[in-house]
Amino acid sequence: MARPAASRARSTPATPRRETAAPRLAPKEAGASGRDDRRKQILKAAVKVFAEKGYHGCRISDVAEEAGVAYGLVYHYYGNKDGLLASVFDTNWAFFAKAVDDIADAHTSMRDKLSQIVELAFQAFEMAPLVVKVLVLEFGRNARLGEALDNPAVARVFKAITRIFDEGKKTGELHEGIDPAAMSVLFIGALETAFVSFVLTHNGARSKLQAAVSLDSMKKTLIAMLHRGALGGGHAHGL
Amino acid sequence: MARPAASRARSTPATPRRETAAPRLAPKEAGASGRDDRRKQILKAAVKVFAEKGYHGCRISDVAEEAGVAYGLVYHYYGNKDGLLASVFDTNWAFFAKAVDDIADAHTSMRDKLSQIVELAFQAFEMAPLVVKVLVLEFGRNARLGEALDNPAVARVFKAITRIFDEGKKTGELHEGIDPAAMSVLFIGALETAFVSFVLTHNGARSKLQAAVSLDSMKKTLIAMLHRGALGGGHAHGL
Amino acid sequence: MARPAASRARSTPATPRRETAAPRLAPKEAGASGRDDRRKQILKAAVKVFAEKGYHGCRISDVAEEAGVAYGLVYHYYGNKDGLLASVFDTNWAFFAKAVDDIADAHTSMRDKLSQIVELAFQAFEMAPLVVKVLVLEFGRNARLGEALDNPAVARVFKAITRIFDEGKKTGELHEGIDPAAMSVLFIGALETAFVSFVLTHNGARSKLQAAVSLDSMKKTLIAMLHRGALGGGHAHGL
Amino acid sequence: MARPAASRARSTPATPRRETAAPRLAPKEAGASGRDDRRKQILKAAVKVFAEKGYHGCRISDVAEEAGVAYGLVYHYYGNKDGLLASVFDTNWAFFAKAVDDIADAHTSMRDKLSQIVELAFQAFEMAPLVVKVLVLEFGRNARLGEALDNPAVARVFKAITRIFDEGKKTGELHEGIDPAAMSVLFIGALETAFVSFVLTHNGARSKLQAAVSLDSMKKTLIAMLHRGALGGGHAHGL
DNA sequence: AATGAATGAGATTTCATTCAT
DNA sequence: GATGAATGAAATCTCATTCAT
Repeated sequence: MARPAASRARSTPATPRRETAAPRLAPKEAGASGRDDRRKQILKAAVKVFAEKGYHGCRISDVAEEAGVAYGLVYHYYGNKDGLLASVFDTNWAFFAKAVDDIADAHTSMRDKLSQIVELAFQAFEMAPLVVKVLVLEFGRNARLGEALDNPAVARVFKAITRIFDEGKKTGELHEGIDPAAMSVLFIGALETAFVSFVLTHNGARSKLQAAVSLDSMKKTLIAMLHRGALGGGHAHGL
Repeated sequence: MARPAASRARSTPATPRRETAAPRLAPKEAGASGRDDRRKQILKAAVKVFAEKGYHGCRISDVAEEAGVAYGLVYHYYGNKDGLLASVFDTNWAFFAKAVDDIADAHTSMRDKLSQIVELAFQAFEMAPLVVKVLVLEFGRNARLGEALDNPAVARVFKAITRIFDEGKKTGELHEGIDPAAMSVLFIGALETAFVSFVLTHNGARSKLQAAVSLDSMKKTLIAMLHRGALGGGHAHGL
Repeated sequence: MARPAASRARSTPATPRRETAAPRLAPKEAGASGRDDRRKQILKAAVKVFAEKGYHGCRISDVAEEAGVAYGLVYHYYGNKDGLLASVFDTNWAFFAKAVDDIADAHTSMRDKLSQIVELAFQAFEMAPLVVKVLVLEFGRNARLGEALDNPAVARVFKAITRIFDEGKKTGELHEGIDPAAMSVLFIGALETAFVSFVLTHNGARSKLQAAVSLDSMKKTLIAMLHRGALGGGHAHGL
Repeated sequence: MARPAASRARSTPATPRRETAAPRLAPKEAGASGRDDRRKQILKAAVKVFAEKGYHGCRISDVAEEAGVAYGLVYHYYGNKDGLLASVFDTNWAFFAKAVDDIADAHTSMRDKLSQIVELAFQAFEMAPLVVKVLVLEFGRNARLGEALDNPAVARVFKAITRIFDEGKKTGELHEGIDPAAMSVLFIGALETAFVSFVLTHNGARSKLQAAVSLDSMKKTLIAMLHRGALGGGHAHGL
């Protein structure tokens, strides 16, 4: 009772795009079940919407609409809005974490590793700018959602980078006076800032602030600074 | 319709506590100062509340309560919630902007200027961590709040720093391969990240992530990196 | 931001009826402030709506509409739906509790006291059937809202009645074999059931079940049963 | 058309636990019995869940989970949530109705009949307290669910009891001044209240209200009161 | 200037119900 | 018969904002 049983007969079909054609028995390459498709569809839509409007600036129904599903389904799969963001983080950081871990564990110099990570980050940004935008913009910036830091994948990235600097310290590759832990933070922060500034300055309304810096320029500057510092010239002594 | 409007006679004043009552208005010309007191009181409360709960995580009434005033007064002075945040930005960035401008205009080396700015930032953080937290945490991180960047005081800081690097470029103080604009972004980003990481790692629940790095260590590492880069040792060639 | 600041300018004039004329300083008979009026208005509406549709079957907005206020005001005053029900209980049980307490503390016989309570209950029902309906129908019947029993006013009624039976036990007014605590429960239950059955059988759709019993008949039967039991006649022995 | 239809491969059966498996279907013709098992399983689960959380406080899926079936099956068998509650009522009241009917039709005294019914009720409660709890707690307490009263089995019980009192009136077994119809209501109400109070006071958080009364004490008091009334002693005259 | 009652847009979330498989 | 993905009506509650006093 209470809920009008039959009053909700057929309610506007709503499902235009249909990415998974043959329902169930076709000899298709299995793997991605319909269920997973929907989940991914929603996750992908969440990335897009979060990137465009921000986590706080969008509604669950925006995500659902973008994904072409009913909003109820988002709850079905992700429990609530926070759960959705958490999943976006999980999924995408996991990818990055794996790659960074691999780099950190290779038998190359610290210099190489850092260059590779910078390269990786910029590549990722070029391939999936929206993902990076969300990862970076919504990350840890919210007093409430600070729990993002508890995310295992995120922690894994931090640990891998710290490992690299720690090792550099031992092998003498790291300059004197550079604290590995502090350097990890600054390194990640520099990367993050590069993306944030790029995202923000290429936002349309944003470009007034300053000549938007190209990504490439940013990358080169970052690497150069890591290697030789920013200050050069004849009087680059003392402090 | 359904317009209530029952009488609203006298509604029991409700604001008993008034923490900043007599304290300092005594020997001052009251009147204008009383007004400013309230304004400042609210602004100060806003900083505290924004820092603790985040802009999105708090209510206007939280700020009002913290300030010991009725929430209607916040609207009286600041128009709306956005206006309040804007004022927090204005007021506090203005202070920083002035200082940075002065540094940038002085007749010293780029190296000196940067060191002074780093010093200034860390001092500011030590003196008013909450203010810096808000300035940094709520800044530009919200796709919607991006307008913060339009803030003149903020722009002034960016411009001053860019000016320093531009000048460094001319005098040859800036290393080859370092783009002044990119470097401005990275510099500010590094500073920002230093504070963010500090705030986040000293948050109680946060310290598990990694050994929290001390502010001093962060400052030293940042300066060292600016001067000589992070990578040193025997094999610090090529790239 | 997020909330369209100016988009909600003037929304339908607002103050038509104005029951309390002189704002605040008039030498009127004070007492019911405008604020209290609204509170009471809402409470009264809640009783009506709860009685008609049941707590679960109505929406906060139904209550608000009945009261002629915006639903936000209900939250302003009562926090949430549960809080509203709790207040309905508080307020109304309090009235009954006072009366029952007075009866229990008087220096009359148990018989008199019980008769008075029965009388009181039936009078209350006749005067404010809706209130009694809510008090009785929503009371303790909900596994979730069981907390109603924690209500001090409710507890007070139970205690007063138990006190009466306990005293009757001592003075010998209570039959042998009658446990005072059990009797309290049965007494209250009988009263409650009388009202419930009345409410339910006079519900329109309900009257088919049985010839609806009149309230008066119910009252007389209840008192008679308390006095002499239900079973009489010549063979009323043994068990 | 436009039905989402993503593939939903095989979705992990989900029904591991099956408490009523082999027990009694062995020497019976399986097939139909398997069907009935499921039905009963669901009904039993419904009783448990309704008793624990209340009809309004539970979800169909809670019942399904408790029964170890998919929630779709509940709809298959019972149509909807209301249908499920109706079935719970039907099934269980039917049992009671039969027994009460038999008692009412026997050739004994009213006194005997009532005693037997009280006995029956308390026995039922002891054997299946959850069932009684649901029957009593969800019964007629909800303005919307009032339809429960239309239930034939429920009506049958009421009629049987009324028949007993009507007959008692004729044979003179019923005291003067006791209206049969009113007495039926009070009798059923007293029984009901006895159980409700027991359930409520033995609820854990509830026991603070008053010393929880034992079932046995309640039963004895009820019978005693039916026989002799509650008021006795020397001054039990007049009214 | 100051207060807080009053408003209501809007967002989140729940969950009964349908139905393809 | 069984399953559970998918849907969306509907309800609760939040809180920025207005405005009479």
